[in-house]
Amino acid sequence: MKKMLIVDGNSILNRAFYGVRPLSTRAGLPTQAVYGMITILLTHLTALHPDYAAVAFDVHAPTFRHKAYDGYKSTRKPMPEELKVQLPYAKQAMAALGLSVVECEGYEADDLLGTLSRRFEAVGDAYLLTGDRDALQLVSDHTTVLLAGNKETVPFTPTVFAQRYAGLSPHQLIDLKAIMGDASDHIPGVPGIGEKGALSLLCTYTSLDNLYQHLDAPDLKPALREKLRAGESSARLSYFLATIHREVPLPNDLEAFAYTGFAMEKLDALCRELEFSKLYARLSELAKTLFPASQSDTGKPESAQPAADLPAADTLHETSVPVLSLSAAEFAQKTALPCALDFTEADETYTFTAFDGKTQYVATAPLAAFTPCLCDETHTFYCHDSKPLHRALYTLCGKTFAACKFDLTLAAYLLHSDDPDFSLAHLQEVYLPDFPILPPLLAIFALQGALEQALTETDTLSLYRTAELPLAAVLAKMESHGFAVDTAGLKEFAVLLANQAEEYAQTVYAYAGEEFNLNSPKQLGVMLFDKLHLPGAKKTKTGYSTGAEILEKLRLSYPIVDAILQYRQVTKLRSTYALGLLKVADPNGRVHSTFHQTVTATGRLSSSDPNLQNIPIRTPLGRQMRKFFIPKPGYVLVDADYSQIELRLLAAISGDENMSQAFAQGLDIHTTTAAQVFGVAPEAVSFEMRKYAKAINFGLIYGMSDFSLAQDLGISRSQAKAYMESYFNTYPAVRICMDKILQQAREKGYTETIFHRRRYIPEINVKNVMRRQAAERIARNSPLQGSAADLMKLAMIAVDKRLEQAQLDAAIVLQIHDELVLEVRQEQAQKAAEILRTEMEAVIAPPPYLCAEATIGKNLLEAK
DNA sequence: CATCTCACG
DNA sequence: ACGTACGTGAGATGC
Repeated sequence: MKKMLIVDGNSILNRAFYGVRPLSTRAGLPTQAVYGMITILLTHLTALHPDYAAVAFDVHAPTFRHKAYDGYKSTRKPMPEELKVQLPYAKQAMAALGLSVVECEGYEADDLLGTLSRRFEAVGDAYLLTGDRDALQLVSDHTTVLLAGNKETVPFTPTVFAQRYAGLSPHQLIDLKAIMGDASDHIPGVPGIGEKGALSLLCTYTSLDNLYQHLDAPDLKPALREKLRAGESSARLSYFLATIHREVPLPNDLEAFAYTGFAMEKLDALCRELEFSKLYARLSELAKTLFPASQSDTGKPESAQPAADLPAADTLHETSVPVLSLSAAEFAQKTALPCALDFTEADETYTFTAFDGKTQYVATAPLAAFTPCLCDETHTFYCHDSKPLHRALYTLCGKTFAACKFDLTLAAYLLHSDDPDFSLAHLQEVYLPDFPILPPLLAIFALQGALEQALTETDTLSLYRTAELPLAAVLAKMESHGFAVDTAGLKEFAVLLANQAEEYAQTVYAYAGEEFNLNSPKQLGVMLFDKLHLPGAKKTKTGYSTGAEILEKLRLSYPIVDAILQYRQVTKLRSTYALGLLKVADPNGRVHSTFHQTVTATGRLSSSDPNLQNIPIRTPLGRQMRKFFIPKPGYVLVDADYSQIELRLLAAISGDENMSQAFAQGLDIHTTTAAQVFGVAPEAVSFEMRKYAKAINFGLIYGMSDFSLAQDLGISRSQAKAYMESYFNTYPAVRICMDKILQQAREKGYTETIFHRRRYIPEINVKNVMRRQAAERIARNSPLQGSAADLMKLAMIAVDKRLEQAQLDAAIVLQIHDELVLEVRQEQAQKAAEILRTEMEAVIAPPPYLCAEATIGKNLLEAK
């Protein structure tokens, strides 16, 4: 099947302009957009190997849309000057890369994409590269839209489209936009109908035309019918504007678009002019792999020699890797050697590609056909990101992806936890800078060796093998399992909260004397501090600060402030939790959070969609939320949390005998601390004294200053300083330990956990005092927070394993940093609770003296 | 898309 | 003179 790559030049250039850091020639000509655009094209040219390629640009003249409608894009922002000057170079660059540049007066790039793809569908598959979602209306069996986002490009096939736009066909996007409008494109739509209304109408009536033919339908609400009537002409016009025109008069000679590779002389000239010397080296290297036949020109290209110790590096440059298409069973046999593994999924059908250093194997079949090799521990697969595959397999058949022996994202995370980008392309840039851009599979193969080497050099290979790699499988199980919520209860609670919110809002308006948008901090600030002249106003960049910290001080004196805070509480509970959970619950009433393993700088997990690590607990009303987290029928929840794990680690790491003793003897650490700091017997410690000791213990973990301790306790700064001095005299090794941590951070540039997880602290030696102090707090905190995270990860792996060995009907369903929650068959609750507690405590031999407590309940509130 | 606010450990 | 605790994610507003 022939392939054609068709690029929306303006859209991609625009993405590149805003997505790449500013770059310019010595003479001051901005170049980043051209640079970025070339990079983006390289990625897709290597991945796609198109037979035909074209790039379309807008022509700056009134289009047929302007002629039809005066308001069309009339107020759209003009192109910034720095971008405008790069436009001619972008066209040159595209031509030099071998793409045909297409323009047609009176039409936008979109329309050219639509026309070219419509024509090409008769011949083969068209791939439309653009950053504009509008192009999604062109998706079909033979047209894939490669939608370029800020971070990644998502290929929209009909299947992917169906997943993202449940129930809509690509063509219906036009109908949708015709009804709801699009402010950014100045498409008016039907006034008064938004996204929700438009979707529900399309759900019933399928298209705009059909909708207007059935305007008399009895189930249409009268108000809605009126809006539609009034907005009909606007809707019809919007339909016209939103439709991509697919009959642009373009020359019909397909061979004019044949893709023949780079024009090296042109690239050379362009790269010289724009000072892209490094990029040119990459281009000429890449030309050899991509177009081995047409290597005739320009003497000797500079050769980028890959590092000698990389695995099979020379094979990666071989111009043609043999590709074998196989059945799933043959695939399993051929992949006995260690292989890089990559996969795509569409329509429940998986395409796996493996590369063993010599040959590339491809097989397409339902996932189940691949389980024999994926779940075979004797196989060795290297993956870019293994958790999704772990999860898909576990969801399908309850098995784990035992053949997964390496995960690039996890390795790269251990090497540099503060990097937000673990994409294959980025990993290649960082860890294989001298390589040409490789296709994904080859990149995986090459990166595996480079990353394993780096793990060895940084002494983190063991943490990688014992914690991160096996944890991915445990997290996948948790995600797949999900957590049951009481959807009926949540709905009821949401209504209750809505009623309360309305009451509080009315109270606020009554005190204020007028209505305003209570959700807008800006309007609220003006109301409180300008109109009502409340004291204590504090400015932020954009207005007054109306945070809880400020309002809390006014609460007792001003009833309006109390009502505002109450309003905030109930609306937060309603939208973030009650409605938020209902939105993501599956048909069985379970929510499947994603547990991210490569997000935090310290080594902790994070949770999203929904975030299950911030379920309310601190206030009585918020706590009620926990009642709706329930086990399935016949099961119970078992919950266990570590007591004071970070302080226990501090005691162990510092080796402070006094603090260690307290923990070894099972004493209450805050009371014990208070007794020693204030020089009284433990029985004589007052509530106030314990509170102070607790604040210092906590503050210590955060690297507190005397100022913040004073603020927290509402005492003077000198007073706070005195307490801290007395504290450090009680636990002298703690002070020494903290100084040592800082010293190491200054010398080496990073801190380490007990298992050698690193966190780099680049600002530890900067001149700016504020920033340096912030870096120092990070340095003090990270070993503690990170070591606790290490231990919890090991505990999760151990707990998961023991539950399985004991053949209990039990599963981990949630982790909240120092807490684990299981869902367990009721009769086995005691056994599971015992396993949970003992495995958590035994995860490391003392010291530290770990302590965990387990409880059993019918919901998350009871289980704590 | 940035900002503010607020939920958790 | 200044401005401060560590680590996250989500919803709402408004440029």
